[in-house]
Amino acid sequence: MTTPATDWLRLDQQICFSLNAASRAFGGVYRVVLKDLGLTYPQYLVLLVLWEHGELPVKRLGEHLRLDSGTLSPLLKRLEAAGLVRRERSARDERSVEVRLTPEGAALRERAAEVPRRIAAATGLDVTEVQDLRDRLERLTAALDAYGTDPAPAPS
Amino acid sequence: MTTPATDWLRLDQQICFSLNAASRAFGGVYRVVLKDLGLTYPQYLVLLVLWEHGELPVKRLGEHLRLDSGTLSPLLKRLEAAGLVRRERSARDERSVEVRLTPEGAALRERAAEVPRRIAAATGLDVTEVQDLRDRLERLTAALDAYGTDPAPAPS
DNA sequence: CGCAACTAAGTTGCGCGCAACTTAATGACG
DNA sequence: CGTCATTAAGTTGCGCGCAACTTAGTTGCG
Repeated sequence: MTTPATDWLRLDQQICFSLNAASRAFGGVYRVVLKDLGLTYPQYLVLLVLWEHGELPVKRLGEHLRLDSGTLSPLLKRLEAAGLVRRERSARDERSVEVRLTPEGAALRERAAEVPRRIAAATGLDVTEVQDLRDRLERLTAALDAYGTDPAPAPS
Repeated sequence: MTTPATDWLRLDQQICFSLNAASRAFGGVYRVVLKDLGLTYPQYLVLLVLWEHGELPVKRLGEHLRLDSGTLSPLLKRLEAAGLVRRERSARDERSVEVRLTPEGAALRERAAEVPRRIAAATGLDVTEVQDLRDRLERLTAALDAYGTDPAPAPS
């Protein structure tokens, strides 16, 4: 026989658990690195998107970050209270809220320039390893997202 | 030139983000699969450890799961309220609290037997891919944990 | 036009995850 | 034996992340 059932049945737990553990370990490193910017990791992600794309509605922000308004609304409120972003109703569509950087928020970009390098150093990975891992994880996420939607996918 | 600075600087974000996204996608699948057991994923993890090791103190549980008492205490309280575990002060060391399964908690193991297979199916990965990914993630977690502790590790 | 279906944000509630702190018990050491 | 550092659990506070719901604005269609 190949793999005993008990071993096999434990692999799923190991993969999700190690994923989870790695994600939380990253959180710890980001917490240290972002401390003097006064940002949490999710807040930093929002600013990354805004630095790249300029202003955009909450909806689009959520698509980039895989987050819904239930998470983003209070988070953006905190960023606004910190003076880093402004939120204003779109004139074209009164349902939509445009999020844009304040001068302070835009200026923070330079102070954050060091962050990626420090994180990359903490991983101990080189560029090709990072790319490979990222690709695998994105395929995995796509497969997991398909669960429920697509119970019997055509084998590639 | 090799990789432009901007590309390079973005890789860290991609790896942590895709890690995060995969972890949350897993959460969604587990939420569906664990729904009729009335468990969250962290609660399921606690039960997995108890099913394997029998009774053990909160401290040990936390070492297995990478969680502290701040997270475990309320979680265990909920599991106790659900009738799945009992908590009692150790006689040998009055500081310690032993967590053990109730008959109901032990019985839940059989109803949970299907879970790993369903999760494994949702990942679309085979055994070797899972092992490889898990190994990489564990090395990554170890590297991230060393951050701050070991600023200049000897290059293997 | 009028009304139903849809869509974007926001709110509420709950369970982590973690920092910071408190309480209580143990161990070490003079 | 007393005192002081250490350890285990628990509590508090806060920020996600997500389900479920509400509110308000838009679109489609007869």
